[in-house]
Amino acid sequence: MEQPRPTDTHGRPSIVWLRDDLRLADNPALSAAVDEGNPLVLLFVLDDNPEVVRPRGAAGRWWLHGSLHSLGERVAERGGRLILRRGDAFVEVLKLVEELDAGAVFWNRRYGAGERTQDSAVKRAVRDTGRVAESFQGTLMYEPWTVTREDGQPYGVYSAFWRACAKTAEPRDPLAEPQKLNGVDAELACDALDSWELLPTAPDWAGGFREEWTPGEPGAQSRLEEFVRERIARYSGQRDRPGAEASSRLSPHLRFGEISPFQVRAAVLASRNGAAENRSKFVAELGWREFNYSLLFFNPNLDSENMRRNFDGFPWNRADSAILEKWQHGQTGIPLVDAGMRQLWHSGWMHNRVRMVVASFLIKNLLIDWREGEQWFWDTLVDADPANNAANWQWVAGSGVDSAPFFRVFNPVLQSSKFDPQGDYIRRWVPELAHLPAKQIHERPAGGEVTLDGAAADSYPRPIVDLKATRAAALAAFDQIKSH
DNA sequence: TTTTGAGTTGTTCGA
DNA sequence: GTCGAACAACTCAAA
Repeated sequence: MEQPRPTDTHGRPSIVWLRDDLRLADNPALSAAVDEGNPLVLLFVLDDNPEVVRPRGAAGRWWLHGSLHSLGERVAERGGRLILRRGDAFVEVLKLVEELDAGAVFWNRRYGAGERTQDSAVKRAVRDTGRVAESFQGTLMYEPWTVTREDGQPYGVYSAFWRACAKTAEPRDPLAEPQKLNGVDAELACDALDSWELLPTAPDWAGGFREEWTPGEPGAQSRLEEFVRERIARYSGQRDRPGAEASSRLSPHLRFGEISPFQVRAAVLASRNGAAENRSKFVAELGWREFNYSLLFFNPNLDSENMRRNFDGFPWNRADSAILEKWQHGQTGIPLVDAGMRQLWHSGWMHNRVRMVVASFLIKNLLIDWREGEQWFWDTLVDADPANNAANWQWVAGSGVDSAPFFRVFNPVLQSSKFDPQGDYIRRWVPELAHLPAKQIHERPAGGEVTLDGAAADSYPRPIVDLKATRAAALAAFDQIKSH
């Protein structure tokens, strides 16, 4: 990677090309540019080419708007320039290099196949003009090619991967945030953020999002501080309780790189709050993100191709849009499933435990192809992430790399009484059932039966499937594709 | 190369 | 209510 430095970068502007790293603190590409001492420009390009980056869903576009808005203010406060452009990122980066006669371009690495192709092409093209192009490690603590088995093959199970990570060099300490940015003094075209139309207008469905989230680096920092201060001490015990507010809610901030895993890890490990088990458990969750990115790196079509190819012959139910829509809109008649789907629709986020339950219900009770669910999550989750979303859906489906999936058919009613025993979560998201006592809230009577619940409960649908029968059907379907 | 132990997150049934 | 066993067979990692 070492290359002779052109001697004439002195005084020439540097470009920091931002992508999934919309932050100033612990941003190695930005720090490298600041250390050069030359004037600089931060550039973000909205590249809609699906060959390069999977186009963001509606929730992701909403977040991106807020994140860029926040970043623009912070950059300006420090004397810097954030330039927004739309188009082919390869073209736009090279164009800006020419406009500025920049001496160097810096960025933090991406790990998707299309992204890597584009980044390599940019690196080559910039270097071909005799300029500096350098990439940095800012998004993952363990880059996929650095954690492999002895024989160079990627790990296929999480625990072995995470053990191997622990044996490599410890992740670095976070880098300080540059207090001053020496922005170039030049006329530069810059798109108006509003012109990208990332926000919903008619209708504006983002009210629940605004209540819940503050996109941008300061919002990320305060979530982390709050988590370390108030939640980490009971993380292990409470993380599976959707009604307990024990999650960090850092996922969208990590997704957009408003905070780095290095920062999160360091803050969590520095905490002396509660037992160490909580901290290692949480850092291991960051490990899942690393593992999922490793899967994506070695399986570029993670969101569309079964990792276990015997699943290609799985007898999915043919797409029944009416049934799928009932799942999407939280009208399945299974209280915990509907609570989760409504939380997702309203706030762009769903508790991890409930994600597994609703996914299992779609795949194993409705026998609908996991890609349908993956796509819905992609569109509606503010943290929709190309590695995490696809890998987790494949995990639930059993088409992913982990083994022994045959018995993993969640019973959503049992999950409900186990993890939301008082029904707090259901009451919050399914108001039709809010008046019911805990004993009756987890399961609704099947159709036709007389209920004692009064009028309010009647607006809530009957279960759209029989859980016992559909479970048996799923196990029979999995039998069909068993490898021999 | 062969062998051995293990594999995020579960459910049901019967005692 | 709680507990242990059964639920299959296979793949993965590492010795």
